[in-house]
Amino acid sequence: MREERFTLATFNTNGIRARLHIILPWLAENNVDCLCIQETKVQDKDFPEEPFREAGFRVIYKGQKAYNGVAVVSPHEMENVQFGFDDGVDQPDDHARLIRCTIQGIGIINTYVPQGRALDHPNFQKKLDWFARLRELFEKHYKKSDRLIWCGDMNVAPEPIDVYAPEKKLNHVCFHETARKAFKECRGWGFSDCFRVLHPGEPDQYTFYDYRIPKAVERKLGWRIDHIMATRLLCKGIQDCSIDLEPRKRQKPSDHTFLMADFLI
DNA sequence: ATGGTAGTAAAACTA
Repeated sequence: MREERFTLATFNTNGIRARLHIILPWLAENNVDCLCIQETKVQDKDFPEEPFREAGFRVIYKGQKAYNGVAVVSPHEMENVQFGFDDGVDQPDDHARLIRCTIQGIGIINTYVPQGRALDHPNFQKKLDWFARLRELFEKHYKKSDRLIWCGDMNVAPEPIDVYAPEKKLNHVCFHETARKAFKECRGWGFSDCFRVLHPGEPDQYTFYDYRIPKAVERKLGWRIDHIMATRLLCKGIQDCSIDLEPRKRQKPSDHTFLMADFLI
């Protein structure tokens, strides 16, 4: 019997056109079945589709001018491609933040969750609402027994261990208890955090380091806000989940990293 | 306690 594997990665590019020099070599070296991308920052008519096609990948995407934007890259056929929540209250940016598809029978949900800006800004309530809408989407379109992966930039550090100096981040939109609670209730539908399944209690494991902090990686001043969540059936077969700092080491570095997971399916 | 950098796209705005 052949051992079936599925490997997935997620990466917030902060401008996909400025990160092709990182993404394309990385794809050539890492045989992923799926790469989920956030913050492409490009409208659809300007999306750099050709470089991916020429490298042997298919790509689906939805973006906005200058902001937001999500994409999925895969060597496989992608089916059931959908954007946004389709819950009657979608705004244009919802379509540029939520992209779904099916790859090899596995449901993929790639999200760029609103950051929130400030606790007293309308965008923070939007962030909380977003997690509630996501849970409704899970309930409406999927079963807990499905092979399902929800990944992306969630803009939430789930626990104190997931951010440096957590005692100073209590009023930060990515660590405030209401944001953590909203995220927790959303993933409570039926998802496990793949990284913590394999690395429980391991400190200083971050997926994001602010550009503006000098030597942030060396000083361990980061956040674990990018996540790969999987339903029970997939989680049972998880082999590996790790953070690849490669994008931080380049000449034009990125503020986020590649987060990868490997499943037996 | 403020600002530090980066991308987009053409002056701020977001993160």
